[in-house]
Amino acid sequence: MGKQMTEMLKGTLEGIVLAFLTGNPAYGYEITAWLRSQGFTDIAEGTVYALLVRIEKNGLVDVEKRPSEKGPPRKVYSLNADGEKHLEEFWTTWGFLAERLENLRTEGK
Amino acid sequence: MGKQMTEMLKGTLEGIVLAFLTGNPAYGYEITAWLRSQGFTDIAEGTVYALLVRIEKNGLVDVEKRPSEKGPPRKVYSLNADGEKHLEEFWTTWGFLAERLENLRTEGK
DNA sequence: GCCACTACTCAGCGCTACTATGTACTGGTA
DNA sequence: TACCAGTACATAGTAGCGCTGAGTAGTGGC
Repeated sequence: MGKQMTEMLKGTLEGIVLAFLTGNPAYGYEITAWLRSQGFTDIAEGTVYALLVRIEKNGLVDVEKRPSEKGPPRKVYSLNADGEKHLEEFWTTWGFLAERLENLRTEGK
Repeated sequence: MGKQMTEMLKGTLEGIVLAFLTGNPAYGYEITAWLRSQGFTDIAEGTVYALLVRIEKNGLVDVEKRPSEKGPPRKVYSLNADGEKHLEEFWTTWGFLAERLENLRTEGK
C-alpha cells in the first residue's frame, strides 16, 4: 500500500470499521474481506484483528463467539452504546477535517 | 486536542501544509498561526517544525533564510516540483478515502 | 497426504503527531 | 536595569496506529 494511505488510515480505519458494524454485526475475516471489496485491497489481516482487539478493550463493541462451518469459531462483533457514541464523535471529527480539506482543494487557502 | 483528531491528522497534516504552501511561500511560525486560524487550535508548534524538517529532508520544499524585523531569522519554505507531485498524489489518496467515507456516512455500507 | 480456504493471534517495526523544554532576538514597561 | 510578552526556530522523548511476517487450527477437496 502507498505510504500516504497507510498514514492516512490511522484514525480513520477504526471509524470505517465502526461504521460498517452499525446494525451489522460481523467477524474479523468478514470485515477484512469487505474492506478489500471496498478497494482497500492491501489491508493486512493482522491490522484488522489488532483493531478489533483494541476496540473491544476500549469497550466499543460486544463480542459473541459462534461456531463456524469451516475453520475455528468466529468472534462476532457488534457495536454497543459506547461504540455508537464514539462513532458519532468520529463523524464530527471527520466532518471538520473533510470540510477544511475540501476548501483547500477547491479554492486554495 | 482530541485523540481522534490527533490520529486522523497523521498523513493529512502534511498534505494540508503542502497545499497551503502552493504558490504561497511561508515560514514555520506563520504556518502555525494559519493552522490555528483555520480551527486547528491545538496544533503544537513543535509538530509544525518537525513536519517542516521532514518535508525539507524529503526534498519537497526549497528553503530560504530571511531576516525578520522581530526575532530570529525566518526559514521560508516554498513548494518545489517534487513537492507538487507529492501533493497531487496526496489529493488522489485523500479523494479515494473521502469518497469511501462519504458513502459510508450517507447510505451506510 | 497435501493444499487451499477459513479464522484468529502476536511480537516487533516504522511513521507521525504530541509533550515539554530550550535558545535567541526585539520592544515595551516598571 | 530588570523583566516580560511576542516572534521564531529546534529537539529529545513518548504514545498510538497500521504493517510485516510468522504461527496456530479447523474443514474439505484432489
